[in-house]
Amino acid sequence: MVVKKRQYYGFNGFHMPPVPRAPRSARGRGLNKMKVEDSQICAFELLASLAGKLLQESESSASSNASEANDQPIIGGGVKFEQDDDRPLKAECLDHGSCGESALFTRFSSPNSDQKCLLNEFPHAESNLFLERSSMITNSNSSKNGGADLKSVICKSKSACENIPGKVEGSSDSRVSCDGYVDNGLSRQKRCDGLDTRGLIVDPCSSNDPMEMCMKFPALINSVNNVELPSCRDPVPSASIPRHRNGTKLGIRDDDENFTRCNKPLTKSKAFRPPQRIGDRRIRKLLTSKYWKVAPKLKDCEFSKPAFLEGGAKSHYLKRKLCYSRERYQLNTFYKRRKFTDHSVVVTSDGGFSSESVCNSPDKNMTGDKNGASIMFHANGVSSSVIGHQASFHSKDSQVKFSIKSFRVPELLIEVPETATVGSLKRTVVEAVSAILGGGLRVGVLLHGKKVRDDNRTLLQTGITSNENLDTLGFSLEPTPVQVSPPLCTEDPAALLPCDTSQLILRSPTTPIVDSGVSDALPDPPPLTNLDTNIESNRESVSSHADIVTDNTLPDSRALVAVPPVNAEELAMVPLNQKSKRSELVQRRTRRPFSVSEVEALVHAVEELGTGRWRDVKLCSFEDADHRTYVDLKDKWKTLVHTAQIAPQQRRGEPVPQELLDRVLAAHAYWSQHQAKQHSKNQTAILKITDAHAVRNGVQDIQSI
DNA sequence: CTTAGGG
DNA sequence: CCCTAAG
Repeated sequence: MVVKKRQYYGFNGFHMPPVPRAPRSARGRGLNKMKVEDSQICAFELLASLAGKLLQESESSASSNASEANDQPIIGGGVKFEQDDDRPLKAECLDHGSCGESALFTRFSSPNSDQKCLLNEFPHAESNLFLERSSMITNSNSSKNGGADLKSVICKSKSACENIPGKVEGSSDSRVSCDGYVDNGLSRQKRCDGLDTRGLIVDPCSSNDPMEMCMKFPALINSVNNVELPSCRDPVPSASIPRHRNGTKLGIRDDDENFTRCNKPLTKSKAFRPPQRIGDRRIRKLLTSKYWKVAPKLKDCEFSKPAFLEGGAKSHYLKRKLCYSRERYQLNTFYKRRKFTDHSVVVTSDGGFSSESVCNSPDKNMTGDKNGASIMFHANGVSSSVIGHQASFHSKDSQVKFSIKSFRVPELLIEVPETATVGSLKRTVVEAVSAILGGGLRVGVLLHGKKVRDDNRTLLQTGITSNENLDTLGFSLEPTPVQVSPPLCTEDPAALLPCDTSQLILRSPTTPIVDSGVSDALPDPPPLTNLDTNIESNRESVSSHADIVTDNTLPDSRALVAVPPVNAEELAMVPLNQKSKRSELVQRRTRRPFSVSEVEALVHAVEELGTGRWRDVKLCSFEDADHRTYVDLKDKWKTLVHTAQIAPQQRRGEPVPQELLDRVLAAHAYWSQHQAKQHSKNQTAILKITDAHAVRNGVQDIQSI
């Protein structure tokens, strides 16, 4: 804990290493996808040197077993990395099979940081992957400066292996180096290029571009933050979820739209829809349950905007099934992936996912199959907390500055047959990760521990600009697929804590399958199936998408990574299934009262479509409101009708304009008679209803009709 | 998967 | 909102 503090505070005093600044300006790159070559190289060099030391340390420590992690390299004087090794792994490990987690992000504070908003950008998520028998993969992240005034690179990759009886754990620490820029003192940008040796992260949407992931605030300033990811320390019980140490870099965009864009393509495609709801639900439940317990009130973040806001919502019929809900499609994605994979691969987001579900999934009986090895891939829910932001209140345009301290990535489970090749494993992992981190990331905003759902509200309206609120502001990164998942992050109190860590863990308890450095991105060598080989290869860093992007970096990264072999036995000991039970609990979705605008949209839709066609209503007016299912709409209508029938004094919640209630009654009366038999075709009917409203005698008029 | 209702 | 029976 102490260490942490040091990190936190240390940053302020941190001086950027006198590293030559990259020629390019960081700013320019910001939004563009740029490859960080120069700077990276520098970074890598640094990393390499560090890596060498680290490796030595880690190796030596590795032999000693668990506590390796204690080394905390200090870089740049002020920056330190920590590892948590000692955590109470047992329970966690047993349950989740993952343990250590610590990721550190270096934080750079600029002199001006006080007044600047700190924004962390995590272009890439890093994760540590643990592979059975050995494989620890460490990632090294290197950061670069795109040409920043200050450049510091801190990379530390450390691998620690903890052996727990009956379990195998591998922990690796990855450090991410980041470059911090100070821009005129006003803005800072930090660029982190993470090279994951492990392979994670690919954000289809982000297209590997670190910059893409960056959060952009209007007019704003990005500041570099240090993110510290102390693993395991989560105060929250939910933390029990095993985490592995990883550094995760996440890019966050505040811009919902951007997000949407990324996601949309996927969501819209019909292909993804299929998997179904059942799975969806199930997963959702599982996921939620776990996290929800901790922080029930927090929920998913939703960025989608209700179609009605946009104005015309119709004509979606064609899309229907295709578009349905994002959640769905995402899940679907997972399932699909599963099918596509040679062997079955199951990926779940969120720690809540139980291994059972995965294993037992009807699709495959992989579970007990001896031939199949299962690998658990954990990505902790990504969550972040915002710290040290300051807001200016001056004008409307005032900017609010945010500092994001940490992220957690949701837990993922991946199952693959023992016979799977390394290459396939890599692919699987990548797919799994990309499925979640890729296009499916969503960012949630938490204020006072509660999720801010209304994306349409301004920061000012939401109160995010006030200092007090800023202190309680948090962000969550969640997989889009399951709506529930988001909550995970947010739910978890830990999320708000600065210490959150993100980790991705890949572990295969039973099978010796190994990854040979799970780098698939690499020009990849033929898949290795041999364990021995694998072990050897494990040392290699796993490549991440980033790697793919920047191939040159690989060599360096490899050097950095040291992966202590894990005993096969230990690995074997970990039962995947054990986890499963815990996730039984289902958490309720957070309550999200309908806004007047939503009610209006609903009323309008029902007027046109009638009751009994909730799916159409959903598609028509709430297609983009993923959190509103047709069932929700139906229920809301039910309550609206009730509300309209009771005395205003008895109504609760945000008052619904009487005008709308009148329309509700009118539509309800109308459709009750017509049973929506004639459906929307009766434009006339609609018109009549509408007219009736206008008259204000709605119900009666309609009835008279 | 959707609907329709009860809880 | 959740859960579920029906379709």
